[in-house]
Amino acid sequence: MTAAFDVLAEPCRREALTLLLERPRPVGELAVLLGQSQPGMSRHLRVLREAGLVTVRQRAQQRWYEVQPGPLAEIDAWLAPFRKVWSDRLALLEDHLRESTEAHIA
Amino acid sequence: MTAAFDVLAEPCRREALTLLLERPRPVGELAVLLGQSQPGMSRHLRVLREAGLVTVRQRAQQRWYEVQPGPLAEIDAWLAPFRKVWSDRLALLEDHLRESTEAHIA
DNA sequence: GGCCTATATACGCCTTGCATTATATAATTA
DNA sequence: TAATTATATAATGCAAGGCGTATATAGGCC
Repeated sequence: MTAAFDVLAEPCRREALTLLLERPRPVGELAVLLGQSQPGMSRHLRVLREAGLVTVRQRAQQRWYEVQPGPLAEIDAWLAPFRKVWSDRLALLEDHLRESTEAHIA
Repeated sequence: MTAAFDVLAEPCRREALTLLLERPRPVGELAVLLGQSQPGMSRHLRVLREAGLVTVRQRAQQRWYEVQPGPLAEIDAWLAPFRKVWSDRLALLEDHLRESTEAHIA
């Protein structure tokens, strides 16, 4: 699980994943869109690849990267118990608001 | 949003949050449970505090830290579009499995 | 007030990771 | 095969962040 959080700590990598969510893209395109040098982009993609978050297909000289959201499930799992807490608190807040509103109306 | 991901990149901080999910705890207890030095623990808690992920209450000399899951919602939001993709793919996989099973039975 | 406990901050060291530049590899085309 | 395009890797410099040690602050107790 450490891996996924570490990988996503980098803004560029998060943005790359978001871009790849629309459609697969070659390295050069990602580099331009993210304002990264070509080597820099390749390194970020390598990290994403090793974390299993993207896969590559070679087509002519280009390598098309495709998002692979599976490993994100680990983060989702870690997040789950907290999600319960904050939704509980939201519900509680709403209850309070409703109560105070009703009290005000009454 | 960068903040939350950055903060959670540290395993100790994630574990601290998980421990605080059970109940509020003072610094010393967290330090022992996580095998951290006291100053180290204080530093991690400071980061969590500045990210709004915990709050503190002073009681005698102890400071009791309490989890505040609100900021995690940002991560949850970033994750949302990916969650859709991976659940779609899971469903697709299940469909394939069901199909092949039925084909095998037939 | 002096001492003990709990926590926070300051400083220095060391590691990690990113950016930049240069170079290697591999496919394409002339 | 030479030249061009697309990407990956290597080497270096540098900055951020974690850890350990020492010290400061602050509350509680004698």
